[in-house]
Amino acid sequence: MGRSPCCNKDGVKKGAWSTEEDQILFDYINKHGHGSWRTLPKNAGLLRWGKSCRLRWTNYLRPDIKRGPFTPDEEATIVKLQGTLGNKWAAIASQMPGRTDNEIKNFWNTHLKKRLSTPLPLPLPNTNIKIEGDSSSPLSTTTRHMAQWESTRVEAEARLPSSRPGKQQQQQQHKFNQDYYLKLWNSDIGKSFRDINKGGGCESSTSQASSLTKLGSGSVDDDTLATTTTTTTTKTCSAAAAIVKRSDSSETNEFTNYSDTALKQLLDIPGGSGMDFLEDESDDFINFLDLRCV
DNA sequence: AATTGAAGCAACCGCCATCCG
DNA sequence: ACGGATGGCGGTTGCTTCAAT
Repeated sequence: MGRSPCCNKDGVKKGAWSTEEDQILFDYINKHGHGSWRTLPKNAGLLRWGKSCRLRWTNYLRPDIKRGPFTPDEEATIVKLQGTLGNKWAAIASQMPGRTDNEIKNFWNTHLKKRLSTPLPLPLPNTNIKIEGDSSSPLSTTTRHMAQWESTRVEAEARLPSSRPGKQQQQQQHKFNQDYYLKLWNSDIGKSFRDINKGGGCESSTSQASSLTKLGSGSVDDDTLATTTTTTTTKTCSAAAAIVKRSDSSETNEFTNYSDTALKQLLDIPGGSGMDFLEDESDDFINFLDLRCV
């Protein structure tokens, strides 16, 4: 999948990553963290640009990436956020733990954009938000307000201080305190909107994420995995993806016929915040690949 | 069985914002 | 305050896979 190696300009390799390269990168970050992406390839012994390493890590190797087809809930979230934020894939991805901006962007370009241009109904479980472009059901004033507040919420959460150390963190905290969106979001009006959301109408993907069960890579039910064989040869097909594939959720809601909890457990590769998954340095890469690839 | 075109997606490119000396 | 270095992001490319013919 992806591009094949095309050149070795300046001794730097391009194109698809080999398993060996993946392992080197994975092991290195596992031991040292990524540090400076610029110096990482040299330190790790990779003939790649730092940028390429960062991309590979964030889009594929990161253990907290959730693989497999997008669920109807996720589709709805993407459509909703794209409607309020536009093509801000990073901001959208920040609201969907386990999904990368690249993955969401691809999914939008190849599935949702196409589908939105057709009269086919979108699966919209757990949301009352109408979709822009649906001429038969124009956005109500209330809905538009909700969309505006959803946008505010996303902007505010995107500005939350990261885990950067020391002075940087203080500066971030300063910006954070002065932030317009956060002020708005933390106001009484914002609180009212949050309360409305809690009521069930417009599900926040953040709360959705926090409810997901965290599993170690070795805790996936072997029996379940054994029953999910598939003929697919793509290396990104996890056992979970195999289950989902059988019901092709992109066109139907059959996905919901499966146990939601079981699916979430299967789809959710451990991660949490930051690099806490690295604390457990068990057979890391091999287990990781075993889980991820068929 | 062979061919062809569409779909899917990993990876690259270039611009912009932020950091840091 | 300035400028180079670095990281992040969105758009695009092109290879692989798969379904249709």
